Amino acid sequence: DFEIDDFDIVEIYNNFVYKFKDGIVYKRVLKPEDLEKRILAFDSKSLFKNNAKFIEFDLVLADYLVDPEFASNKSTIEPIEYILLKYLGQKLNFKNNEQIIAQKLKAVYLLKDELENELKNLEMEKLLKEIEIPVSKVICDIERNGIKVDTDYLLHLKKEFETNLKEIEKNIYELAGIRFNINSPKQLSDVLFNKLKLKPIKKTKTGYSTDTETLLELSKIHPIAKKILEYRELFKLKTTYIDSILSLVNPITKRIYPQYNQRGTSTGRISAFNPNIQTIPIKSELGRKIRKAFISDEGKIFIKADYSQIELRILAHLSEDENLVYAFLNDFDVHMATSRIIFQKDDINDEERRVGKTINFAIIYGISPYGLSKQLNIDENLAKQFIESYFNYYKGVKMWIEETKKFARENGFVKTILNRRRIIPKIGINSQNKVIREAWERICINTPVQGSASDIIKIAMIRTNKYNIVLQIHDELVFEVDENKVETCSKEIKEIMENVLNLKVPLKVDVEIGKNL
DNA sequence: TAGCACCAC
DNA sequence: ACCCGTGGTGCTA
Repeated sequence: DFEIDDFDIVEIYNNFVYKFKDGIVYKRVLKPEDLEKRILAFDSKSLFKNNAKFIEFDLVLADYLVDPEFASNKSTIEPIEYILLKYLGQKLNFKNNEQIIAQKLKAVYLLKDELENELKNLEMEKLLKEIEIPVSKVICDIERNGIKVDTDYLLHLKKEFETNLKEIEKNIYELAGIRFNINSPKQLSDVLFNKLKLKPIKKTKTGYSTDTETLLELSKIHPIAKKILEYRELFKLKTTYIDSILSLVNPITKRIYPQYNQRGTSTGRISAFNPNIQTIPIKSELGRKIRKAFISDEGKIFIKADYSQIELRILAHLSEDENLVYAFLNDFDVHMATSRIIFQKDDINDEERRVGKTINFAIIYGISPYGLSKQLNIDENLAKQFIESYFNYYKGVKMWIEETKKFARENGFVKTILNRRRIIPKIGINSQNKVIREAWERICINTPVQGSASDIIKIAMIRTNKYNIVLQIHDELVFEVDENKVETCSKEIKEIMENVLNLKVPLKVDVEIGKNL
């Protein structure tokens, strides 16, 4: 028998508690009082899942803050494998659970001081203790909550989609004069460009592209293109959303339990999987039908709270651009404002506003005339003019972009409002190769903006956790609350979210209420 | 497993 | 033809 003391290195698994001390791993049955201690973890989420309350250190998150580039979605490697290799030059020796636990605990023992010092030097200790570890607890709660699915409705939708798909499929075969696998880009391109002799528009590595842009262009010439677009949309929605969600519904609770990866991105955003709840359709009419399948429990109701224009507000804050700051201080329609500058007139129609909106987003992504011209389907020279007009008006934004790139070239990293950082390899940002260099430049610009937005939503998550969060979709939180408390809750949530940080422009949160998403 | 395609913010 | 940022997922070959 042994005690768990404050600041012990601990793991909990299958109702056993493990502790690393003096080179030895101790194991015994978990006791309730173990959960009251302030402990050090390899991965706090696993401990929070086992009801630990106070976690003082998390090796995986500490490593993520020091260098967020390892997004585990990009590799099949587990954090333990990655950390052993990166810091200790070791391979994961044994693969049974107990041995892995032992290696995790030992890694904490060996690396904690080093990483804590590193975080101190980078002024990121607070980010770990006050943001990431608490967020880990919030994520744990969100994953436990899950979200209810109306399976009857979804099954009905599935039938409807399948009927439509069959019909469209038949149509396509008739128009093509042959049966083939529409889901195979290879076979499709053979039908379009050989059999039907349509003109290819662009190439991929392996042949001619059949993407949406191409098919949109081809629909001017041949009716099959439009049918294929319809087929694609329906098929995508059915397989990725309806089928997969149905397969993930817990038959007892009628809920799905999406998981979140706290080190899933290089910017600080959280990613989601099983299913990727952050990509539930919303833009198309059919997509919105799928949203309706997510319902609140009896007696409960959803509160959706999303930050309005958060990334542009952050750009205003970071750049201190006079005109952009002014726009947000006065709650202007900022896409409209940009359109007026681009088109040099007051009266802006919907199409022109769309152009302004695209340009505003393009700035955040690190703009290039080429990219903008493709996005807007306009001449590259015109795109160039638009960008010049933009920067001529938003001079502070232009200056901030230049300064940020310079900072990265000299320091080898960029940072967010909360001092989250992303390493920018000097060899990349200073590369002779224009494509490589400009790609890193775009990352330099996008990361502080996207990353600061994630800083803000993370504070919001921590402060609103008591309201029963069921989803996090980057700049949006969805809560499931008692119907009779909806008014006070939504007021409080909005208040909390709008005041997580005091920026040079106000944060604005839009709140919606509903029985489905 | 890579490549394509496409959903979201 | 080319990357305008961050992801996850389903399909084919």
